[in-house]
Amino acid sequence: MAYPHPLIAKFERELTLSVAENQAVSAIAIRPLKFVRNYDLVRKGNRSLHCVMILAGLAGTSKTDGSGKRQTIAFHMSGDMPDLQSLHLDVNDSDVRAISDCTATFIEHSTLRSLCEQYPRIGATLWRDTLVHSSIFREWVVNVGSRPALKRVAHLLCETMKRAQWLGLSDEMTCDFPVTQTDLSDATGLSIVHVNRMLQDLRKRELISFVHGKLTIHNWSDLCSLAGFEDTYLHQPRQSDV
Amino acid sequence: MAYPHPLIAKFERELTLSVAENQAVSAIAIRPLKFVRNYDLVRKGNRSLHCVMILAGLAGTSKTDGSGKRQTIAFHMSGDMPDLQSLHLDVNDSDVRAISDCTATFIEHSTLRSLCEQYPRIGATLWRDTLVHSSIFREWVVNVGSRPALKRVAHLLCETMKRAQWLGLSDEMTCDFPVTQTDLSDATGLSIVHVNRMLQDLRKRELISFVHGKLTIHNWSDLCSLAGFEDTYLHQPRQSDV
DNA sequence: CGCCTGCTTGACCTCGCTCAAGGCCCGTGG
DNA sequence: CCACGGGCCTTGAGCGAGGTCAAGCAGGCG
Repeated sequence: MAYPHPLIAKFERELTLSVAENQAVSAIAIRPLKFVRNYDLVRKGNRSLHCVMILAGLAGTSKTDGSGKRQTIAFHMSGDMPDLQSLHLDVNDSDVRAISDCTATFIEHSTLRSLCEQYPRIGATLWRDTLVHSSIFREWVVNVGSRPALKRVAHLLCETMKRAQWLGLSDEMTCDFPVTQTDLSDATGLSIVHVNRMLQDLRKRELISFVHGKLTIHNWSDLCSLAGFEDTYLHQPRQSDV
Repeated sequence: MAYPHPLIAKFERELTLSVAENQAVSAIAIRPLKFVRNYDLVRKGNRSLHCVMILAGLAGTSKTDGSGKRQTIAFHMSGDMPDLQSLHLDVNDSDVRAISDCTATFIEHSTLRSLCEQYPRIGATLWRDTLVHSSIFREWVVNVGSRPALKRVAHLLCETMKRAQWLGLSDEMTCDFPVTQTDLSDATGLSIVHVNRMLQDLRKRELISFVHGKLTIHNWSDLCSLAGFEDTYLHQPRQSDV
């Protein structure tokens, strides 16, 4: 593989692996697979025998109601494991869909389970990972439940940038965010038309640029205060803690 | 204690404990404490050294923005552990508040951690518990993000009843739900006035009664189909699986 | 070239919010 | 005992944020 082992990279963001842990994780074979946009990596109602790990591109967890209206619940960037919960929940409660063309890999439940048993620190790190995502869901409830449209869009962009930075996927205040306005509409619970107007508003205020799936934030602190964005819920260790 | 050990009850809903596991859990002393309505059991920004377990009454996880607007993110009934995530997340990202007068107990992180280490099945069960709550958060994003007011309220009531039943806190289709309309407003992202009108609507349709914190659902299947409620996201094992 | 997808704009409408007031119940104090 | 006050629920009236509908435009691709 050209790139370093993605699981090692994931764990090393949180802790320093022992030699034994490193070996055990490295032994997990990663077969990158390509998926076209809109492909369903995980389907609601199915039972999984493996977890997905995103290696490149953007994926999203969503649910669709009877009328076809889709609500996106989370975005997943490279390094994320969108359905890690399937390790302990028998049936999938949401879909995971490739929002852009994606590269991903599947890791067997059995592999992850024995890793957790043998190396408790790794188990704790994976548990923690699901808890961080849980915290992000909580913030999304707040976002769609109580913020007006402009703040709602702004908040989503702040979160995206902060997560991309944390994962080493940003260049200063620019990162990939290959979503259409329809995707943003699904994620914010706003209509497409209104998302469009909110983005224009943010551009007019010279807070962001957003073209061809590239997001740039021109004035981080102003955007944060507009959005009411505070990053504690992302639970990213401070630099000093690492 | 008059009642059976609440942790034993919690675990036994998911699995059959071995003698050793049972002894280890039983050894954990439960000191019930009383809290008046509106008391903050957990405060955002603090670091916890213990987890809360609700023994009686209703609690809620919520976040409050600068302007004082509160968004409730979850309700917790007796047997729930609202801040189990604090076991692996250093700083609290939300408040946990007594919504009615409550009885609760605190369990030291260290106690839970050593339990998880020594008895992996217990660790897995606790992990699973956090994942089920995570799934409920996902559904709440859908609820506040994409359901119109009437469905939104109806869905919340369906969820409440189903969870109460699962926890053995219901009598047929009646259960305690000691919330004010203001609390429902915080949970649904609707105004108090509109919650009031939606409740009246549901009562007029003879789907529910809801007085003095007692909820009765008169027509379960009609309320479910009105709400678009499907219970898979609650991940309650089928009777046959138990 | 023509089509399809995604972005943009304008006009209109509605669901749910805000503001305001009144009623009921209960706890507290005179 | 009654008076008062404070939650909480209820109702009405008006308004506005955001949805819906409709149309045009631009870019990419077969």
